[in-house]
Amino acid sequence: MALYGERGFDNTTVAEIAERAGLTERTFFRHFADKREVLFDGAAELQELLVGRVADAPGSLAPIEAVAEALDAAGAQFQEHREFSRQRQAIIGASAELRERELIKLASLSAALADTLRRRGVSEPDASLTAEAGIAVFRIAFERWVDDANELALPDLMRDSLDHLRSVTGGV
Amino acid sequence: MALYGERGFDNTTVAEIAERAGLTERTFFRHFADKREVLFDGAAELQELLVGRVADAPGSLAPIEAVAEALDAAGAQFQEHREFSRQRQAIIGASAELRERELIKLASLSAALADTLRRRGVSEPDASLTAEAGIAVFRIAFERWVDDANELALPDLMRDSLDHLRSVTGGV
DNA sequence: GTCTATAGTCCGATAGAC
DNA sequence: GTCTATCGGACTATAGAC
Repeated sequence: MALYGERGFDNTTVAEIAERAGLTERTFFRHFADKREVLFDGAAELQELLVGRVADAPGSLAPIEAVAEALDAAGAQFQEHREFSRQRQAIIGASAELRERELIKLASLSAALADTLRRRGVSEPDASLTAEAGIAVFRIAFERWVDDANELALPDLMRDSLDHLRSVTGGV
Repeated sequence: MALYGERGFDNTTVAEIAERAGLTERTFFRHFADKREVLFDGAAELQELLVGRVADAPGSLAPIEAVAEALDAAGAQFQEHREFSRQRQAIIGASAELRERELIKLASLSAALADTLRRRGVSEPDASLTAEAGIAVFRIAFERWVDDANELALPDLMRDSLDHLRSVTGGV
């Protein structure tokens, strides 16, 4: 992250990363499938957290409420590492390749959520749509959280964004 | 598309594509930024269609209704090229790299829609959330359309998916 | 069109941890 | 004795500079 931050993603070579880490280029590629992947190490943990929360939510909760609860927990996690998140997001935002990688991580998250919802008995297309809605809320709230001058906490922004989504899609 | 379909995206070299097209490798890269881009040539037209429809929709329509109207028009376009869409989607689905590229095209579409909505006077975060909701509906409907054994028309699937999104997010 | 840097793969060898 | 991490060299393809 230091190197990507200093000189930009494109202008950093894997050889340089390996050198600073005291490894060889080949070892880097043993750990990370490609040059981008090193920035998305935490993705699995986030997915576990979200999926676990949705799976463990009381059966009485509506699917979107279970997802909202999970987003709240994830928001609280991120909230503790605001400066780190900002730096990381600045690096990702500056590179089209990195934005692509981020999107596919979020898509995989959405697929995992949809799967969990189906296990809770939600049928298609509702499971996928609920998951996509949840990820959209996550994305927008996260954007507001890192971009903004405002100092609202991420969990609050998650709840607010979901409320706005409800309002713009219009009622049942 | 023929080569990617025959041997897969990874096993096709740009040299082979250029040869079959009667060009040199360098000429390929003059037209397409990278090996993936050649499959996303129509993205700009789709974006124009959607943005144009939303911009021209009667001011009386709610934002989500303007988007729904645009999705309907886009659905009708695709409906005429179902077999082509199926083949293309099979190729994209088989490659992680191509899925990444598809996602960033959809994200750019979402950003363009949000921008158009803001010009209609919709404020944030509503503009972005409405756009994201529209793209989610598009994605899910498209998936159902190409995957399914069912022979529903894409515009119908678009409307149905939006109805389901409304129902899962719950009313205002 | 030519030239070149860099990403990423394949083969194999070595060495420490448990 | 198996597992896993490191390293080396040679190689191909993508993609950028000019």
